[in-house]
Amino acid sequence: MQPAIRKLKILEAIVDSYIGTGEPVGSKTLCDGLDFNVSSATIRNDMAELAELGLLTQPHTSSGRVPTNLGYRIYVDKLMSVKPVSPKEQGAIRDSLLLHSDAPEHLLSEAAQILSDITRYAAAVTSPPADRAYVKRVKFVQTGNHTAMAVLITSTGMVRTRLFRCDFVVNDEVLNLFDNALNDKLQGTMLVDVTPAFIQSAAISLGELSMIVPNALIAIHDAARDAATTNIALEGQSKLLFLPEFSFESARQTVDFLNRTNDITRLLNDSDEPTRVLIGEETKIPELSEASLIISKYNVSDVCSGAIAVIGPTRMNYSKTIANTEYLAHTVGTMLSGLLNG
Amino acid sequence: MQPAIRKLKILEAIVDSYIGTGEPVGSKTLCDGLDFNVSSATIRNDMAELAELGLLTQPHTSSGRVPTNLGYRIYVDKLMSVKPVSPKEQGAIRDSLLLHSDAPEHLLSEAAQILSDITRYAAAVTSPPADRAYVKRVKFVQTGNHTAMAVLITSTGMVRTRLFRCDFVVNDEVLNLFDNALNDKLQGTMLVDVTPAFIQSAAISLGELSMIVPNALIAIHDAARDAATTNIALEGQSKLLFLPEFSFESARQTVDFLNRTNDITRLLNDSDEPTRVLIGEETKIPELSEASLIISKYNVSDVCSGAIAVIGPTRMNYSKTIANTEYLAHTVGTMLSGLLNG
DNA sequence: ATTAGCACTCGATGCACAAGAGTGCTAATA
DNA sequence: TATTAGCACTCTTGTGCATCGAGTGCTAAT
Repeated sequence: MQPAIRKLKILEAIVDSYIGTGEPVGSKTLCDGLDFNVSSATIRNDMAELAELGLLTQPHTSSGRVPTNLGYRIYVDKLMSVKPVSPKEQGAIRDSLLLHSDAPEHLLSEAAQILSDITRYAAAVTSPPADRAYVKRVKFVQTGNHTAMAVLITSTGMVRTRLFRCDFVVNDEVLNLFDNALNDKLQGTMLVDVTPAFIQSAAISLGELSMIVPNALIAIHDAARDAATTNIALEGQSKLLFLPEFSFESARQTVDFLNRTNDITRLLNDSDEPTRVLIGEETKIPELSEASLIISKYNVSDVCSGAIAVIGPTRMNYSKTIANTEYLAHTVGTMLSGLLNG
Repeated sequence: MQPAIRKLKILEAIVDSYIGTGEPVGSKTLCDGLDFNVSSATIRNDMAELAELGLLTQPHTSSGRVPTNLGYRIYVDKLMSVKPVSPKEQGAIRDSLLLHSDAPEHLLSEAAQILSDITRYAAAVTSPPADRAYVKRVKFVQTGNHTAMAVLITSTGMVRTRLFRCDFVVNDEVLNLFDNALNDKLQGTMLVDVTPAFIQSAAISLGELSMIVPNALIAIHDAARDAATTNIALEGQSKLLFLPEFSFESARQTVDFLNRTNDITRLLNDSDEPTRVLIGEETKIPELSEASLIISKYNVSDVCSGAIAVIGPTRMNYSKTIANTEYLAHTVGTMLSGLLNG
């Protein structure tokens, strides 16, 4: 066998072994596990070279080798093979998702739950961004003598509701009046344009009507803001605390970062690449320097939308996790497409 | 001073000091901090007696004393004084809550957020149980060509919505027909009675109509189940990971337990006592044996409803935390009463 | 290019020892 | 009887030191 090829095989074997056991792997152990016959001395020489290239390190001088993040990178890009999710697992995933396929939000949080359960790491799913969405329809529903619900339906098929309170006794007549007047103003308006200022100007042009139910305007504004905000569903954070590969410090830093909704959302929506694998410092986030992320984008009606991601340790089962994440992204995309446009 | 009284003062001083510093407190240190003059030897004798009574222990033979959970119990029940929340803080809390006082769910999750922020521990809030609630009204709102939203309004003023999909093109006429027929069946039915079997029988009695939109019935069922389920809002779990008083093991056990929604909900709704303080094993939950809970019930319209709680270490600032929790319970109760019955 | 052999490194483990904090006990005292 | 001073005792923490063993790097032979 070519020495160059052997070195790669050795790197692969080291990563595989280390991912499995968590123990630094030495030349002798490796020698036994390989399917070609070379002595441990040869392997030592090769490992020394791989270390020189920055693909391996030693925790200390007299211990086995451990992949560096660069080593993982080569492994992920060139060496490992992603084997598809088994049909049986595929079926289980689809079934679980179908049980929650009424509203997009439920589907997404269920997806995060499933992904976390099968990978045993933490999972996150972002909702599709709504920056191109506009107001399709606004409705009002009476819910009590003094309370009503604003319903906002977006062009993307999302529905947001908000309760509000009136100072006078609500009746369908007033709500209908308001409904008609407001739809004239709002239909077709981009969600991001439904600002307090916009609401203010709408109120003025509604004249007397707007004085009756100022809270309705606030409710609409809140609903629009809510619809325009990218949500994130997070599951299984506490699983990270039980992984032996995380030190206490890394685990809590990671969990703490995951709880910063804005930051993690931004990270996931950063790029439109179908699948990204970020290893350790590649995340550019100090708190995640011991963690790896697999981020897959899902497409709704062939347009790249939200992201579905797994957060785990750098010593992660990349092959299996990538397969699972990609499968879920694909399935969620398909289901959402049906849900929103059907 | 009476020796008996002095012993209690000493216990109080030890708890205060230990809560503040986290260091076991020795006779000498304590001697300086006391406002009455006795020698360290006397204090040693008293401490020995308190230890005999099971109120203090030593981490090891030659270190200072630390309160046992029983010691904390005496401290909480007899010694400490709960000083009310300052008017300034009260104002800040009310203002934050008012910003989210549209729907009960928002109010409750905001309350959890606030409580976690001011105590710097984890906080949880359960929604009022709905076991006595019945269906007040069901409505349907068209949201798309093939989609509609079921709206369920309960006797307690809660509103739940659920999207569903129809195989034919939706129009107001069908929805209205369905609406009228279904309200006849459902109005006044207890939420807990809206079972699949009940829905089934309703479907049959609706005849042909029910065949048109079977998904609507499922949506109603889901909405009712959702309304009947006690929700819990959880905030600041990851703060527990950074507390020096928790070992890694205790912290992750605690966080893991908090993520078991059913278990933590049951614990909070276990009793109707206005304020409970559970210290360590008093929770009867092994995973929480290093943690303490402050649980205050809030009343909606003078009826005991949900609970609002703080989860922290046994070495907790009980006085301040109890004050904060009780104030939030009171305020949330008042606001919710206005929201649901007004 | 590969291998056998060997000296070397370094963490882990166990042990001894000193320092320091804090106790428990005894005997004296108010 | 309650309090106190004094002192021996205990136990943790930290340090130094020798040993062990896994695994390496290097050299010389194949």
